Amino acid sequence: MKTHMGRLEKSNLSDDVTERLVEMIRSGVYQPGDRLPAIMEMARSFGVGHPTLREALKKLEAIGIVEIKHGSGVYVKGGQDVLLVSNPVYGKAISKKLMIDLIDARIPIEVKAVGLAATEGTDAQLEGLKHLLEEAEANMDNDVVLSATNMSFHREIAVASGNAVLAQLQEVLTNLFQLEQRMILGIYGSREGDHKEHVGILEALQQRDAELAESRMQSHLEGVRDVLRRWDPKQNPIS
Amino acid sequence: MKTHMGRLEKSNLSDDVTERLVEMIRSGVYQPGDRLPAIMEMARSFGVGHPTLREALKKLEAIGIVEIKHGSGVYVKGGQDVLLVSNPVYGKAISKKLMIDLIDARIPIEVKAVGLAATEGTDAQLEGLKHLLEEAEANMDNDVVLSATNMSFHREIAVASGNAVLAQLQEVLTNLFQLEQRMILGIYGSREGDHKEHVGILEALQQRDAELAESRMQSHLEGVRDVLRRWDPKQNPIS
DNA sequence: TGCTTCGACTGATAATATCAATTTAGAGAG
DNA sequence: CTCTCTAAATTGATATTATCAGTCGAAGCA
Repeated sequence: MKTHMGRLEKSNLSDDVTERLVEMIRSGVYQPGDRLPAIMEMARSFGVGHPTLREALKKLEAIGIVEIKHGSGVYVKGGQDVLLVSNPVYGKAISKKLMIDLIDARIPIEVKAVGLAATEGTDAQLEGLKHLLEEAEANMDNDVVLSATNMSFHREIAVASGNAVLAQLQEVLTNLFQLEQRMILGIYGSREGDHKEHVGILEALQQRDAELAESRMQSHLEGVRDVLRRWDPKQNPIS
Repeated sequence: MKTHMGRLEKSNLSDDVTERLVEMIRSGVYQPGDRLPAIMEMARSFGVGHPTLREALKKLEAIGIVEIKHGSGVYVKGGQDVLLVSNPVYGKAISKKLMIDLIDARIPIEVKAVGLAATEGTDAQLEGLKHLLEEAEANMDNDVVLSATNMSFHREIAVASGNAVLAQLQEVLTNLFQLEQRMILGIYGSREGDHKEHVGILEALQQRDAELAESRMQSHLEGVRDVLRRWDPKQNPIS
């Protein structure tokens, strides 16, 4: 075990630098969107070689905290107010069971969130949900926009719940396998049916009826679950 | 945009190598526990310099897929199925509302998980839960061990649910503000009361009664919520 | 047989040089 | 004056070489 000061718990220089950068971002020295000093400059000020500094940055990039742009600079991406981040490099094949597990996990979270949104959501938030549904309706033929809008609808409900943890869980779960979810729902789902259910959920929210909102969200997501169950990975493989 | 074959979607060599290594692990060329070839050897066979290879490995290390041991080698760790991680640069102060939000988010997740565990859990898994409760009972005076054991109890229930997403959500939520949760429950909670409730939950699981398990978990976590509500941040500040 | 030491293997770091991508500044034309 | 284009500066990316640091296994000794 190393006994040098500052190296007590870490086994190498690049991980030390990683930690120091994490602490600087955590403490607010750098904010999301900020550009870090140039790599050579940071290497000098940390007193390490630039390959060591690059290794540290690659670690931070791997978990989404920074973004390294060739010729431009290194930018802070993650924020101090985010509790969870989704793993950018999922290393196993995506199975049907995993997709089912995902929707099974989303159901209790989103049912809870919509019930809270019915009582806690502000009028402005409900108005925002209404705009999203209007946008969805105007883009029934545009798969990309429609899918993104529908995901925003779910996400904004969680925000309207007023529960910070639920909102962030929703954010992370929405981002997981986003393309895959879109593909499956695109093949097997019904856009109009989805939209009608979303409208029904919004109406329950507008009536401030938590039980009705929960019931409708449950039905909606169970419908999504049924769609996912119909996915044939052999016939429509992902990636 | 690069047009070289194999570089179409990636902007640099080290990220290419990262992807190739992930694919080798994903496809089973290397299994958890396997040792990868030496860094210099891999650099030669991938046709890159060794700092480039090291950058790729640092990325994989950052997300738990490999472990790099100085002087020993690089080992596959099995983190390739991690869906989400907690944010290392989270920097906001812990508030009472956040602790309440956290338990409010845990309730639907853990109620769902325990219901699934009642039907899906293996006998061996239920046996493991029983051992945990025995360990908890033997350590009622040891705050650290008791707290860790109780957290493992909750975590293993999520594992017994057979839902990979729920298990990982539980893992992450359990680890969030772990010390803080332990401190508050230590001041305001009842060890014996907690333990009795855990025993009741296990009995419901052993009876394979999903509804009873859910009901008991709900009551248990609402009790935890009540404890958290009694926390006075002014009188017992955290860190 | 168990412990210690040494050598080989492996990872870690730095320096230097060169290449690649982006940004900025200046000049020229309309 | 504004816009476009080009060149230079800045910044990131990679490779090579040399040296240092940690681990592991084998051999030797008690």
